[in-house]
Amino acid sequence: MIILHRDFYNRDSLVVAKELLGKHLVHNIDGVKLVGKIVETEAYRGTVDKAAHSYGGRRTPRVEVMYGQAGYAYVYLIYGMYNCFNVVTNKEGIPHAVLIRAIEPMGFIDAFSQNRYQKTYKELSKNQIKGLSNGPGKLCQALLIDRDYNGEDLCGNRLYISNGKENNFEIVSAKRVGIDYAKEAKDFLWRFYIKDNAYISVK
DNA sequence: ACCGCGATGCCCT
DNA sequence: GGGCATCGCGGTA
Repeated sequence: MIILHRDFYNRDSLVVAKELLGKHLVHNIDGVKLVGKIVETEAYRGTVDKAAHSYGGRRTPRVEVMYGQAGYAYVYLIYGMYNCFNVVTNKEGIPHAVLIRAIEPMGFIDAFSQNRYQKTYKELSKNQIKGLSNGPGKLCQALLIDRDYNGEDLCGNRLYISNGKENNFEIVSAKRVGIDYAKEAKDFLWRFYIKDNAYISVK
């Protein structure tokens, strides 16, 4: 198991978003490792991207971490109740990020289940299993990621991403989700997912 | 299957 | 004060 190093993140978010597919997102809570395979991502490309929080060079306390070094977490609250987890990419000063939109549970699936539904995995309905981590807010709930992790170094040992096992999957490119306000940028195919995976948020 | 809507709090080109 | 990189529910079909 190899933890991704800073050079991996220090590239354009379009490249990183595609290469993150199949990798393992790990939250290490005092030795208990919650693990999910990354199956869906979105690239946000900074000052020129009308859908990005950093569009037009917007630089507020919330988005500040995106202007720093690559390989840190950008976590923000959406709709007053959900968190979204992003990876900061590209060089310092270039505020790119990749939103992790869906993961497939890999380790401690009962913890996923408890965190999402306060039930054991065995007690879940089919729909609940499907809903464990197939969305950006859901996966943060499942992995216990909240805004306390904003600015967390992903090259550390609490929250990190490691190489997956398989690379023989087909990648689908699609429009990003929930950005209708972004004019022409809403049609860019900057969302990527593993074809036929059961945990994709939207097809 | 899709469609509408309310929840809820932080952010603020 | 308006809007949001979302989710779950209840309605109609």
